[in-house]
Amino acid sequence: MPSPILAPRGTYDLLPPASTLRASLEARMRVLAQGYGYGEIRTPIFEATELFERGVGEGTDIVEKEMYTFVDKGERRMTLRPEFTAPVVRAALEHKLFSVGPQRFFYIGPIFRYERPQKGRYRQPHQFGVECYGYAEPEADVEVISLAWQLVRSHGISDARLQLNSIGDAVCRERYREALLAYLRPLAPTLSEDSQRRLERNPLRVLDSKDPRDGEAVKNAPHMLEHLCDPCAQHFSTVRALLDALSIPYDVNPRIVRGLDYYTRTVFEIVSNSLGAQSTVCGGGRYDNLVASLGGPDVPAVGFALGIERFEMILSAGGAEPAPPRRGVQAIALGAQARARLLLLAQQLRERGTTVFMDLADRKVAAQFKLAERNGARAGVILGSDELATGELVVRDLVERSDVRLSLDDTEQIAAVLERMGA
RNA sequence: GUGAUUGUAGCUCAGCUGGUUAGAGCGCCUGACUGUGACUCAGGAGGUCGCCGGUUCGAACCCGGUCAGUCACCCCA
Repeated sequence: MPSPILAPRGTYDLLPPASTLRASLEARMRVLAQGYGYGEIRTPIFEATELFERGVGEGTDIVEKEMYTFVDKGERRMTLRPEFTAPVVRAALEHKLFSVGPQRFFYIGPIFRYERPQKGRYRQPHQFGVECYGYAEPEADVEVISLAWQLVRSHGISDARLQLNSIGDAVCRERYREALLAYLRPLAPTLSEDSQRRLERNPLRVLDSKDPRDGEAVKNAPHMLEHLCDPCAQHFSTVRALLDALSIPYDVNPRIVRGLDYYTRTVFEIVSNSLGAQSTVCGGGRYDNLVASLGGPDVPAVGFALGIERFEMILSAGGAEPAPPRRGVQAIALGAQARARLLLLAQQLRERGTTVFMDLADRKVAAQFKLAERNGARAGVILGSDELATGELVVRDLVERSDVRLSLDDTEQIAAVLERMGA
């Protein structure tokens, strides 16, 4: 007895009608990004492992324990992409796009991370994100943030907040790190085990610890914002002023740090309460050193990544989606002869863009009406021996429950009547 | 990687302190109704109780392992 094969752990099948909702969400994301002048980029789902080691950072959890890595038949180390930014930079460098000026890209697709699944966390999640290259100006930060915020707003999501912070550049962050360490080291014995471990590796992480034992130490810790160098502080205050000018509400949250090594200056998250332990639906920020660290020119960049599954979770938490409108026509044939004739009509209607559902088994009318219900059809066209004899066909409005008889050969009129019904 | 919890029909779930033929509701199929879908009635199909092993005269139920779901930690979208 062979055991049944299931979808791999942490993955899932997207079936109708959920797949339809997903497709239309993605379509709205495309329209939005294009409206900001961003062009879609599609990169391979696997890349040289080294790209992520260098791009994301060797010390990060992603690289240390979450990558799906394999050796291909040519002995190359390959990794299923755990994020999009490094591949996008790689592609832009490979095609020398940075030598022709600023670049704006958006992407939609799956990423892969080997993690234990839980609410809002999968091994093959999907992300929508944008990347803006070539502008160090704070306007670029705000452009990217407002794009993300518009996506949230346009879906009527009220339970979402924008959190903003600056983690400085290489210079002032290092200074802050020293100050933070000087403050935390004496308190080390009072910290949670996790935070004691974080202390030397990445002390900024202690700040967003969830362990109540760290609360006291974190509360009085020095803030990054007080240690920003002048250019970074200036950048941050301009970002804030521009957000205010655009009426985009935000909270400054000095505790948000991002998980990837490449961030500089502005970092932000959009959070929601309907995501369980994962509160972040969208995370992003500036990464001015990434392009250079991957061997490219000195190109500043800002971007974000948004979790599509998490976004859908927020949408469904906001209330049940309205039932989709009834659409299309159920072609109901009684007998093989009628079915053959209806096939022709179905084809003609489909050529005009009408959705036509058709049962192909020899079922009774009643059963075929049930199928029409299940398909959400707006109208039915019925053809049996009577109609074949008289050359007429019954067009039924499935909502009004009213019938009209029309000439079977007058496709124009049939189409017109169906259109009037909204089919 | 760690911990908790769950796994019986397509779906939601019953199944007494282990006892022999595993149930319900909904859904599905057929018929009552040569050809009109939300009702009614009568039938029917569908399960090796996640999988493997152990204990026992006997296991859906107890024990071990394993796979998967869910939730949390770590971390992140």
